[in-house]
Amino acid sequence: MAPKIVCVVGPTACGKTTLGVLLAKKFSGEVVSADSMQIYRGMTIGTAAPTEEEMDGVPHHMIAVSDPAEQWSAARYAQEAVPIIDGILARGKLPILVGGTGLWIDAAVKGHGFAAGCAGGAVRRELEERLAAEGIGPLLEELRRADPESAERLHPADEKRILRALEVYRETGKTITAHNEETKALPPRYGAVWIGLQFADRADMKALIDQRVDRMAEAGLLEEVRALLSRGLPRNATALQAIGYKEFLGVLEGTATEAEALAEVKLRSRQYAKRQLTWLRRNPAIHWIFWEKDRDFARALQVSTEILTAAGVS
RNA sequence: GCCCAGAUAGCUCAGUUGGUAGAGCAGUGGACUGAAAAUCCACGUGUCGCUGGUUCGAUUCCGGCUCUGGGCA
Repeated sequence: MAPKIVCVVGPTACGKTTLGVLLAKKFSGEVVSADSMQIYRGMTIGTAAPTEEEMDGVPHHMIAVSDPAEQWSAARYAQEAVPIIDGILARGKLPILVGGTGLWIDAAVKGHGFAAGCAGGAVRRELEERLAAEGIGPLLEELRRADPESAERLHPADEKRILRALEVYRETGKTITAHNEETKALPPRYGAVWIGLQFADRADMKALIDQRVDRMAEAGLLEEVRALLSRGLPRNATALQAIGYKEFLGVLEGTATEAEALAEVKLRSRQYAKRQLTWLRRNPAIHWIFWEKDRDFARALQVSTEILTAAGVS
């Protein structure tokens, strides 16, 4: 029987952080963040990472553990998070995964590993050069010969995944299709109880996102971006793909006003939330808690406590 | 008050030499197995400002009106 853990998921600004802490206190747990941007140091305002006060004495892992210049991936996340989760279990505590990066959570919870071999190395660089020189056509043809199923499945415009499929084949001699099939059949690493948070009415979500973005600006997001850059963060760093950061970068460079950036951040956050929901909706294991207008954490705690108890978490 | 230019999808606009219209953005849905706050896909009927006229037929041409810019007084 896979060890029991809890996953608190949902789109941005839906209260995952708060509920995670409440559950941790109630069930003697520790929070493991699954957030591709909170992983970086110096990005607390724009990623809405929990403050000491919000953590309320509950141990938090995988937040602000990396230099922003570093490149992370779902694979690396799983590699580092799994031992931490196992450590929490070994201490007799309940691991609570809290985060909005769906792929990262799945990477830790499900049994599937990513394909062996190097990712983003010499092979990838060569493929990228060919893409720039020849376009996607010949690469897609090459994939069709090696792994016809992937070539069929992938949209011709999805260059990122076409390259990855070719990379896996070149690195391992096995198709990504075969790898995925094998890995899907593996049992999950943990017996996760999924709690999902979302607003019943999307207009309420929008209002809260807008409000939160305004607060980020007031709290000094612009200064945070400036500080990141002054520490020599390269412009193409993954950290600068974060919503809020890439837009405020434009303010510093004079290509956008703060008002424009603010509007853009709100828009991107909304679109991001929608994508998160699309990802989560296909997970039938999630127990959804819907917010009516305001976020009622007392009720959410009660409902999720019932869910956890019924699932045998104690 | 006069002159000019606009008024077309939620927004910005294109277009129809007269046969009732289409892009981008937004929005909605979907995908996602080593960049995932990333990346990719699908979905477009709206009194063509109002009102007369010409016409077989007007959103398109003509007149009047309303509104919005700009200019002149």
